[in-house]
Amino acid sequence: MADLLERTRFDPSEVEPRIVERWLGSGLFSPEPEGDASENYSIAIPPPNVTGKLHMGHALNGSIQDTLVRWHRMLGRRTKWILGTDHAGIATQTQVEKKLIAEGTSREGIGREAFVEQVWEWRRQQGGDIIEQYKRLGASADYEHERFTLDEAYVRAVMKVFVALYEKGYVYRDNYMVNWDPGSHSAISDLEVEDREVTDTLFHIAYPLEDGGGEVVVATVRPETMLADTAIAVNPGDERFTHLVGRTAILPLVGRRLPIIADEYVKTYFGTGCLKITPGHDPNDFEIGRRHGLEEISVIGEDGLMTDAAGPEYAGLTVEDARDKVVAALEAQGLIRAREPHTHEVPFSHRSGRRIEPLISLQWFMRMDELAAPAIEAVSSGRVKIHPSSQSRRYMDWLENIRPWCVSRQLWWGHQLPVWYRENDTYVGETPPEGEGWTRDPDVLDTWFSSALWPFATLGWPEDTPELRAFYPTDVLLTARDILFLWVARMVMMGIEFAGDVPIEHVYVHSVIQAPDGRRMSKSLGTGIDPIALIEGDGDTPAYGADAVRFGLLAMSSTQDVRFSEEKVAQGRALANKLFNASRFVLLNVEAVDAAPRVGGDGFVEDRWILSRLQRVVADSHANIEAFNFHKLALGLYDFVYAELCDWYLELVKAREFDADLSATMLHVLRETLSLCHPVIPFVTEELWSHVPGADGLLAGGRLPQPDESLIDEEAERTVGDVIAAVSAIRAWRDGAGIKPGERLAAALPAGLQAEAVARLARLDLEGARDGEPATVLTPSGAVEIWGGVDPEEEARKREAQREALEAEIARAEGKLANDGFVAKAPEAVVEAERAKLERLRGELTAL
RNA sequence: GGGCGGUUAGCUCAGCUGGUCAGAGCGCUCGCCUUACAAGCGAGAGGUCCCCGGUUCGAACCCGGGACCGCCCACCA
Repeated sequence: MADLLERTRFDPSEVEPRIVERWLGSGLFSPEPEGDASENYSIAIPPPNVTGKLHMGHALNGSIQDTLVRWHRMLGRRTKWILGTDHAGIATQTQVEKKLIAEGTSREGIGREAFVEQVWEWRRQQGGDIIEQYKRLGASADYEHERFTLDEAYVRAVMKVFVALYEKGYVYRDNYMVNWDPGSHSAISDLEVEDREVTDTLFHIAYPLEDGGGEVVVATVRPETMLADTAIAVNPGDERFTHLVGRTAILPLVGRRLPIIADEYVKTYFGTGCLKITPGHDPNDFEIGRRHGLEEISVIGEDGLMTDAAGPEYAGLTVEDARDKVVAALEAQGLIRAREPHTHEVPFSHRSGRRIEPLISLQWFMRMDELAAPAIEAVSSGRVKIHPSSQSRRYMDWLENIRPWCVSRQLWWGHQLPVWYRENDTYVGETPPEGEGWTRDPDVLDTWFSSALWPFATLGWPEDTPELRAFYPTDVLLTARDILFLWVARMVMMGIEFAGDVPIEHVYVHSVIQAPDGRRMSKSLGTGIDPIALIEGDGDTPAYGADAVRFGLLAMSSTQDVRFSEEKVAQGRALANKLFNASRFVLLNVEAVDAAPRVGGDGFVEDRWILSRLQRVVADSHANIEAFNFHKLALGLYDFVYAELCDWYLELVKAREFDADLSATMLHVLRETLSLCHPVIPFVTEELWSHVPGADGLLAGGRLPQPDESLIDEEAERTVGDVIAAVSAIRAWRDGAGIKPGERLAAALPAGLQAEAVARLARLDLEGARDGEPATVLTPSGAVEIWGGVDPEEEARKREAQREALEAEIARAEGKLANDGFVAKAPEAVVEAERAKLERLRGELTAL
């Protein structure tokens, strides 16, 4: 206790690391796999990238999850927060490649086997960082059973799923136009593509007709792809061009004969109305090409350079150089008819930042429609509930328009496809094929393929483990919008198909924290704010502590995106400090009693009041957790601690002797408050808990107060409410009158007010000499008269102003009540409240 | 081109099923070291609740239209 006397501030950097150690040593976060999922509580973390660092998105996501996890653990449920990391194919491979390039070598230079070993080494070095950062945040996850999507057992699960899907005919190989990322040398999915606005030059190029009867002018922003043109298309209803359909144009520079075809896709109002068709390098042209049986020519290779098919003039050039050269050549022949700037959305790789190159390539696909149907049903039937519900429509829309998923990636880091080829044979199996001459497909699976198995593969599937029985399906998934399709929808599909049940009961979609200026928080923009720097302090940033960061993020959180506000974090720090000092006050003054607080009519009214108010915040908190209202939860606790516990209760109580009765109440309120706040601000509450007499063990393993309506005391709330109103009114009057706060003034209080309490908090002397004219201060309980330090003229002026204000309000209320429509149609209670208000105002006017 | 969300105090945001809902934190002003906390305490100023119509006894909240700002989806050369 001695140390508490001297610590007037809560110092998170001293306390928090110490508390983390105690938690980790307790085993509380690693429950035994007993019972079933309906009685237990589990959350699977959205696995962060293994080599990543904790960013603000993780911090918010983690703070919410930990609040829920701690809450349910303190409800007494066996609670597991499944923790682990994702191998994150492209992202991780890119990092290691950068490192190799910095070392003067490359992945091709060292070969696949050595490269993969390098990535594992990288993971060994960096892989622990983010986990340590989660610990620093206070995340009460199951660190003893950390999983990784490339763990041996996890790989087996992935292989089993792939093979099963292949055997069902859902997984197949096909030639298709894919989003080729020249940066990562891999196909990436539509979902990994982001559109950026780009201003290109739209070239109008003349293609002569073969019969010499003129020319066709087409518009394109990518003249270099003309080398792969195999047709020209016009809209069949476009009368300007119907005479051309069926004729033939000659492709400049190449000389290829291009049939002129009609296709509905062509817009008459765009460009020249004539579209060059390049099935090899444009997704739309690819579709048109398939419809019309056109040849598919590839002049751009996977390395982003022009291929031999582009002709000797161009082979080997970059796309940009080829463009310049093509334009120059066309210009020389006088075939450029116009150039105009054209601003449009162009796909870029989310990962490498390079412009996507649509290419035709042989890839593995997964048909999704069969699995989508039950995933749709899961949400429409309510077995999976998405919050807020508006997000479920987006989920539905996506699933209802689902397209095949290209699951192969041309990477080395990931789950290599369990596919082997020998001449024309293909073998797909969990183990390599028998016999000689088989070569394994070098591609790996899209990272999201393995992520989709996360909730059950982490629990030991396909084995029937106690962990699966105890913790699958999980209760809640916390995520930002961006991976609703990428991850959540696929997880629901896979869960239903392979684990026999939906993987999650509730999906809560939370906000994205933007930079303070409203831009995206991102490292590349330089707008990122490091949560760990906020916790531990860094340069200009004070060490706010993990409690403050958690509180701040919860208080900021919402279902819509919000700008980061350091003030909310500061508010969290203030709360932690306030709670620390309030607890010091209690702990340094009470007798160490172990009695229950006295409840009921004969106790002090402020004791009954605080117990009643405590019940309200307990009930509200439970409701806010149920409704995923995390900002209300955090701010509700703040209000209770500040406005009710500290500003009023502790101040009221200071006048009293700290006897056994008071000690019992204070300790009870302290214990309950610490417990209730613990899921949000676990560190300061755990630290204080260790000083509470009779509080055994860790608070993290303790129990939450439960709502109990019977402890609401309306009478005490009214009485203390009147005290608060009166004291506030008197303080305001004092301040306005320029009277020093410390100066005690003689006063007379109306009957029915808790005189001593009011006198104490408002610095009044009920026995003092009453000289001269008193000032009148209006309170809901009646007029308070105060003598001394009063300027009569000033007082008269104020009184007049008050009278006018009152009369105006009375007139308003009277007008309302005189309105027949209001009296007739408004609910009885509303009318009654208006009458009561009028009554009160008239009383106040009379008192004046 | 579709779809969704937003617009409330100087800043960041709460305001549920229309009636003490005009709020919080920060910032600002004034006054206080009132023996838990100066990272504190008390008081205060500050808002045509984006605009225009409508429904209603009553609208920040519901309906229609408009203006800005975001986000998502979509194949426009």
